[in-house]
Amino acid sequence: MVHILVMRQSPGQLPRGRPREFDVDAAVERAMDVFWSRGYHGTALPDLLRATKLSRGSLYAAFGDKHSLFLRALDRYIGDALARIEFEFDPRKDSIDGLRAYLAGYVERTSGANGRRGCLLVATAMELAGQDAEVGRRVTSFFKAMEGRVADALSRAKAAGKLADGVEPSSAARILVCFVEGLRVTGKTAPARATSQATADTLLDRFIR
Amino acid sequence: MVHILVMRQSPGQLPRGRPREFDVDAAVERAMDVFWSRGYHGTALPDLLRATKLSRGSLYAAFGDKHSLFLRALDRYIGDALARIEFEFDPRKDSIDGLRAYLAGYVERTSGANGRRGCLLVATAMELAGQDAEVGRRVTSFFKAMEGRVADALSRAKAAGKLADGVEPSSAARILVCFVEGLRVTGKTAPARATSQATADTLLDRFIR
DNA sequence: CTATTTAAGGACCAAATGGTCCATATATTG
DNA sequence: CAATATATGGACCATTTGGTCCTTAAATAG
Repeated sequence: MVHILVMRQSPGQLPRGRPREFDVDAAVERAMDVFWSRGYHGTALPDLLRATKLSRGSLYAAFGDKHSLFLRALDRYIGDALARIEFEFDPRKDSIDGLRAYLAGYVERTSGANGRRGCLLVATAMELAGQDAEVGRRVTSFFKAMEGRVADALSRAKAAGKLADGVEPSSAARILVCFVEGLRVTGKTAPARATSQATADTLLDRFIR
Repeated sequence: MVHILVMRQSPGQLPRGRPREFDVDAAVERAMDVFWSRGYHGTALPDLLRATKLSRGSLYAAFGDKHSLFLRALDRYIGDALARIEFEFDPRKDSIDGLRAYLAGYVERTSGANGRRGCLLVATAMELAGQDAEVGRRVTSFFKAMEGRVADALSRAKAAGKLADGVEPSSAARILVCFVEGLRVTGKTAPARATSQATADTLLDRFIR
């Protein structure tokens, strides 16, 4: 198991020799889709080769091994999720609107066929976080980051007098994070969107004034 | 792939021939532990043989194949969980006490080392529920049963005038189920018990008078 | 154009996978 | 005790696993 350090040349300085023909990011995205629907152990090399349209040689040269490719896919998934959160909780927007958008997004992603598709992060947390330190660190830091953003939004809401009496941003944030991750789990049974949306609304209404 | 129908003789009527030397239920329990910590795809036959102390022949004769054994293990896990819920929500006990016990149990099982151990049902839901119909049915029916029990307890609490204004048992039950399943996910990061307990308390306090 | 450097793709590999089968041991019934 | 029925455990198997390597193709720099 040899790990190859791929250090891309500084921009402007082209690498010598034949340049790579495929788009690395696109390959990572394809791989992410496969891991997403089959899990880490459930994904075999041929699955990845088919999805990325790469040969074994190219895949191993570019990514090292299955585990490294998985980590890249996971990082991409996490990056996308964090970017979305960053957008939803943009401090220039109303914090309650942000919370509503955040919950609505989860409702959308965890109901019907979307729900059945599941979540790479949650699936990975359950499958590997306990045994794989590199995965464990990513999972921990993701939840921490998410909780932080939610807590920030709640703090702003509180400062604006929009929270119900006695609601503390930090513990309410933990509740909301647990709730949305729970949606990802129960979402595997493909619940109706209207039901999930009503449930989320009911929860949020307990926290806002 | 041959499925063998194992129909135990009615008690008193012993089966002919050499009786089984190992305890089937104990073997299922051992297998459950392995699937619990490694997942379905992550568990190899030798892992199961080691844990159950059976030879391949005995294991296949008794259980058919890996998948059938997994289903038995999952059914046992679900049975244990339902029995616990049945106990906690015993209608002869105070419904609020029942809800507190229910949440406290999840807090206990999802914090520290227990949390890192994870949950066979949630892991299975994420790994297989979408692809494996037999698993999917079990997952769906489990969540439905749990939600029902929680809703019943909330209904009794409401009838006793113990719920906060405007709290509807059915949607509050969905919230609590999502919350505890979310705890199972975030529990993979081994959070401190005190924190999780405080979070659960905060949530419940929003629903009771 | 030439030399260099790298990508590409497939042949190849050892190990592990889930699963079958058979010879043997042994507890039961009559 | 004899006959029967079944558990046991290991040998065995085809397939698949993740991973390596080598030949060939091709784009670059000089």
